[in-house]
Amino acid sequence: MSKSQLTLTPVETAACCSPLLREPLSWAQAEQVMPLIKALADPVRLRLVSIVAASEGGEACVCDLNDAFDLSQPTISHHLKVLHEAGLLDRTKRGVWVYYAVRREVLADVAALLGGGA
Amino acid sequence: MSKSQLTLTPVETAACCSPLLREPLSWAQAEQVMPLIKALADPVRLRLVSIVAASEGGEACVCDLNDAFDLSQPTISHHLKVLHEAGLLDRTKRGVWVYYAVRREVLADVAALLGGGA
DNA sequence: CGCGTACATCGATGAGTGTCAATATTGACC
DNA sequence: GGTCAATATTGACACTCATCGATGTACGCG
Repeated sequence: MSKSQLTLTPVETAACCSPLLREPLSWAQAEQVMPLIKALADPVRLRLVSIVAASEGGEACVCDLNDAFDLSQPTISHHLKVLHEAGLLDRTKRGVWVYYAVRREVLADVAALLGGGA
Repeated sequence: MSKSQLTLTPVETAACCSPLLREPLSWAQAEQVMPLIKALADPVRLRLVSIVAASEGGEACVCDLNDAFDLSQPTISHHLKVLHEAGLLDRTKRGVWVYYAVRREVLADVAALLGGGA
């Protein structure tokens, strides 16, 4: 239940310019992107995404991420869960370690929706 | 005090590809964009931006915006204030009416930070 | 001046959420 | 099996925030 709830890709991204700027967003459309934008609307989570994306191989294990913040381990774990459930982060378990990777397509979709072409 | 607190334009947007995806965002950088992303992290506000942008002349008066939602007038006024103070909406008073317009450059900056090139 | 309309501000309230300490789960290793 | 390290989950608390009704301000008009 964490595959992808991104149904905005087919229509929105296909539109030539800027979806959000050309025609009024419906309530349903707005509700659909909210999990993504809300997930990014936190300094810790935004940095988590950035750190993970900029890591070697595009993935990072939780242990490394914990060290990057002055926050407790459960807090980081919670933020990663939010990002994962929003569909922004992929989760892979290797041995005792868990690696997260950024779904760049999803992030690109959000960006396209906001600023699109213009 | 509502000109532009967007100092991420000079450096970030100038970078070739995707700012957030190439190198780890600093805490200061993350804190700087947060007002913008947080402002967009609400279905009502996201739709407000969209409706305003898609309106004739790129602006809309509050009276029109009020009719577009099943919310009280103070609530809409509050959301518009948030968007305005975040720097996303311009505010112009003409007679008794107040018109809001989207600062597309600001929105484009946020989009560029997120999805950038890749 | 007085009245009505358009919009903003204030105060209160209920829902949501970021954070932590404590505890549970999972896997590696001896 | 027992123990330790890496993550996740739980429960609680403080704080933020979306929303409303009531009230305030500003402007146009007769």
